[in-house]
Amino acid sequence: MEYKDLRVFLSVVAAQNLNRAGQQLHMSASTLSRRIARMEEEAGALLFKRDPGALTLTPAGELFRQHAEQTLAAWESLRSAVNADVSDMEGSLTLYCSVTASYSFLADLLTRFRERYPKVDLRVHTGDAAESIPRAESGEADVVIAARPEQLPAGLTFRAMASSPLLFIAPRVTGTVPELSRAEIRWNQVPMVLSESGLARSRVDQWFAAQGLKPSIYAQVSGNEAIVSMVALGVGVGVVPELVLKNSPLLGRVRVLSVQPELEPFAIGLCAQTQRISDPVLQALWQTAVF
Amino acid sequence: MEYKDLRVFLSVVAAQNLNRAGQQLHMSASTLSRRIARMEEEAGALLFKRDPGALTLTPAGELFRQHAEQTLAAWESLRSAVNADVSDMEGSLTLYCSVTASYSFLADLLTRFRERYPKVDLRVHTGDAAESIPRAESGEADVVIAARPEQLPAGLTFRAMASSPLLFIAPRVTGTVPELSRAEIRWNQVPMVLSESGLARSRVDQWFAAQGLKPSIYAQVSGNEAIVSMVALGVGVGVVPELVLKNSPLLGRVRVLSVQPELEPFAIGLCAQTQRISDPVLQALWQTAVF
DNA sequence: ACCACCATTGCATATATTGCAACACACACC
DNA sequence: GGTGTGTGTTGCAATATATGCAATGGTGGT
Repeated sequence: MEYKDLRVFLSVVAAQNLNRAGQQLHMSASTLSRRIARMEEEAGALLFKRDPGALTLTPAGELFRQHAEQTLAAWESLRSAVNADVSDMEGSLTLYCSVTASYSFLADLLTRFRERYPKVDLRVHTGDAAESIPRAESGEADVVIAARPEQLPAGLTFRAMASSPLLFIAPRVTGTVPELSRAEIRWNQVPMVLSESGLARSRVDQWFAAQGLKPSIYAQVSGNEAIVSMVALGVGVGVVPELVLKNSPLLGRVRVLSVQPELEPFAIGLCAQTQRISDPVLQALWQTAVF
Repeated sequence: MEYKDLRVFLSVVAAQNLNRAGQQLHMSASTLSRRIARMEEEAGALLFKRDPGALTLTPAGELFRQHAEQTLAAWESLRSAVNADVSDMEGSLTLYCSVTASYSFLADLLTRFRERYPKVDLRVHTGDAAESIPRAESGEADVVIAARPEQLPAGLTFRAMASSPLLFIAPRVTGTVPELSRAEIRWNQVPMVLSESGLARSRVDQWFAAQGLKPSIYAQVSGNEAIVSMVALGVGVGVVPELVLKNSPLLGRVRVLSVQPELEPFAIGLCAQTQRISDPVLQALWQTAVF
């Protein structure tokens, strides 16, 4: 039994559903299923009733919930006490991330960080994902949430938190992009909507180059969210991380194309200047992200 | 942070020394060192002062100790409550193990089992290690602590708890076995003291056979402890599990020979009839051994 | 100065965890 | 009834993690 299990358990209790809980936790449902099975074996009793439609707690599960809450509270309290001298740090921390990353990671991260270090002055900036790494490099931001670039610039350190596949998306309404109706798609004939720059763009360029093709670019835009919008309008095919798609209100208006070979997934995580990691405030955030 | 870490921590606190703690826990000192390092990182503070001679708790470590004790107590309490209907089981359990295994494993196992299921009538028999598997097979014992045989008899299930190397031992006083003084030992000239039967015996027979040699047997005895005694007397070379040697009062009278190839280590664990494992009392012991 | 003991760390290996995909089941809707 | 979508579970291969061994550096004792 580990503390992460306790958090997982509480998330599942709240979500009453493995898939929803899995999305919040960035884990697959199968992982959750097996973690719960293991907890039940260790506890010696079933914790959930598998009613169709919702997971509800058994009496034993209710006791376990109390145990989990108390133990985690005690643990947080211990951490605070032990780091008392640190927990009233009064530094400031400037964090930059894309709008989309803010939906998936920021809330979680900042909530825990705020609990632990309430006096740190947090400054959060959101913007284009492509800006993340440069802002870390220049020092404009102390830390950024970003996808790991293929070549991490010297002097920067990266710590993964999750990964997200890079997907080809097309308008859900068929026919607006005629080339897609062919059995063998001629990719150099497909109008593409791509970022002007950034990791996703270079991965796409590599993908085309590997097949000896040149993409036919219909539009170059800034920001993954704009790509989803334009694809939903029917002008062409775009490439975005799954993370962006999942959070987009236009999710229903596009469909995912399965292509071969698949693009390498994004690794999402924290990135900061190596020399600054020893800074107590940054250390604190680093720890918060890991445990 | 996992619950096993908490137990490890408390053991180290009690032992004030990684090697001693490691022997009790059947783990290497390096493992303990790294586990503690990880705990300290997660807690955000050093838990032990590395004074030469003894590991002592820092103030943070003292707080952590309280947290560990409380959490483990709460966990045991939860397990008891959840298994309330089971915890006043009134069955009986007959356990057989070798004298040596009783030193290393039995105390630990029975202490925890007794805490959890105080009403179970425990009957413990100790004797020759070679008897263990037959007693499980015949049903004379519900469960045995034994080394895993090469061919586990059908109908028996084994669960590993630890492993112990199989060692060649000779009298510490050199000269009593002349052959050992030669640069290249002619093993068929070495007087051996071996078990009459059992796993250790068959492993030794295999070892000789693999080199096309026949052992020169000085004495066949029953019980590993007797082997240590006879070797200490100077009559020849014996083969015993490290576990036996570590617990022997004659440890100082013998020395370990390094031989090539090494004998395959013993896997020590619980063994019972597969069909009986569903028995609640046996289930309970099984769980106790694992977590 | 040497030896014994201790904690720590690099490295190769063994173990455990994870995600994917396939499955089995239940329910709702046509 | 069939079919479609949702659920939780499980086999399997890839990966991440933990472990033991052996070597290192440091500290006392003799």
